[in-house]
Amino acid sequence: MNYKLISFLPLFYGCTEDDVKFFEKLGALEEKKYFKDEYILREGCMTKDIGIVLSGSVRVERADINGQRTVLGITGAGEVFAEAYACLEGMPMLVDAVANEDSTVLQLAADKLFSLGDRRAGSAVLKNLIKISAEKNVRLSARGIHTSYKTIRGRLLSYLVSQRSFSEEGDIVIPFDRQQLADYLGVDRSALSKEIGRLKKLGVIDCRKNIFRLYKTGHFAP
Amino acid sequence: MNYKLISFLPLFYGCTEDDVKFFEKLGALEEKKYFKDEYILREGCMTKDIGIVLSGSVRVERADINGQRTVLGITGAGEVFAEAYACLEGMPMLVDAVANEDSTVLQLAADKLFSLGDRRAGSAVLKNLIKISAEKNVRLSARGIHTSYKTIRGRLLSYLVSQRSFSEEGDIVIPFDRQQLADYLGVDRSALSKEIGRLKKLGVIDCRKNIFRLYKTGHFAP
DNA sequence: AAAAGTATGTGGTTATAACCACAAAAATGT
DNA sequence: ACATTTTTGTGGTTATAACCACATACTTTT
Repeated sequence: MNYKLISFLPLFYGCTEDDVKFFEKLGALEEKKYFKDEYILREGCMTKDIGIVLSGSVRVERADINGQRTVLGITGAGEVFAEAYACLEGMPMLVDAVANEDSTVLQLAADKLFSLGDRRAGSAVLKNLIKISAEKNVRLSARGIHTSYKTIRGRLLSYLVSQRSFSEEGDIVIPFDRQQLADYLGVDRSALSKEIGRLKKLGVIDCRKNIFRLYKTGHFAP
Repeated sequence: MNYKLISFLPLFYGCTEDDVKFFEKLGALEEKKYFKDEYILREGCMTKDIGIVLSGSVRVERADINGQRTVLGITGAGEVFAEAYACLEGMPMLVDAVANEDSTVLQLAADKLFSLGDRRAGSAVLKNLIKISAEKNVRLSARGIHTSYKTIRGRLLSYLVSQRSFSEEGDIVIPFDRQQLADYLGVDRSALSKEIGRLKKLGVIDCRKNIFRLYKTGHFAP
């Protein structure tokens, strides 16, 4: 186990290598390898382990009743998945976690973390976990806000406006291709492309690939 | 300040009255009263305070670009709001928090909580906060899953199925009236009523008021 | 018990987005 | 540089939900 690497992860911010070793001694840490497309966690199952991607990436997805799978997110190296389920005893997973490529995952047993005393390393991780969870929360809320608009136009513009703040001035670089953006906004890809075309023609936005620009016309609605 | 009451709140589970007093001494706790419809927090502003409803209730809502307000949730007595924003320095609120009725709110300064050492009371609150945050996370994810269906029927059935597990056997009592359910699912109320009518006629569901029943017909889609 | 207010169901119309199919463009591998 | 695959844009058609208006049922108030 690469203690140094682990001690530099966001979740272990404030921990030394020795702290990480301490967690391992407790049996709270376990490293596992997964092959591409191998299931890590399945919908309906319980987990007490917080997943931390050490290498590769993990896809969080879900199959609907017709077997249609939709990707809810990709967890990259250094990031964390399934932490909400791990922290809630008895809460079954609502999603699947699948290795998006050959990957290494570190599992941190949430129950062990919680039953830890008031050791420094423990509360450091707790604090980090809170921030990570809060971030996910805000991200989920934001998506809910965008998808609360009933039209593709409303959703898209709501999203673009929210992203503008990050890349102040001019270009908005979004982390999605068209299909991913459509999934994120909960709309059909081709319909989204069409709407983007219309908004371009109207002079409300411009875009090339995943780089958008918003022309503030003052009003928003159609 | 009613230390006893506070020590019994979910966020302070594991804390004694003295622990609460300790937090107060640190200047981490403040109690405030708000009149009905008074703003507690506004979209765009920063907060470092976790809000805890002591009495009354707090409405979390949002105004879209046209001024149209939508309620995202009601926080009742004992519950917590704005915790995600409070834990993320520099993150502006995406929503408003408004007193839904005359209310008392306890504010816990997240920065003070985080800069606390490894005192028992501190890590108890941290642990509680993690669970609360994880719960919100799962709830937000669940909503996202339901609204990922494109049709009212899909959304409604996805929601009802997810609620079935809680009230095993027969009746599903949902915590919404029609308008609230429509908002939750992101659809128009009257369209939702219509769809419920259709599903009743098809024998897929039955309902009276907010009590639903699902007849497992094996398939789901139209 | 009547009245006022709120919630719910239903019909009809229209806007909108899903869906399908395909062409064009871009990225990727060899 | 070519072939292959993936991504993106566009047209046309259809299903669906939003929207509006109103009647009915249910609550709450007085």
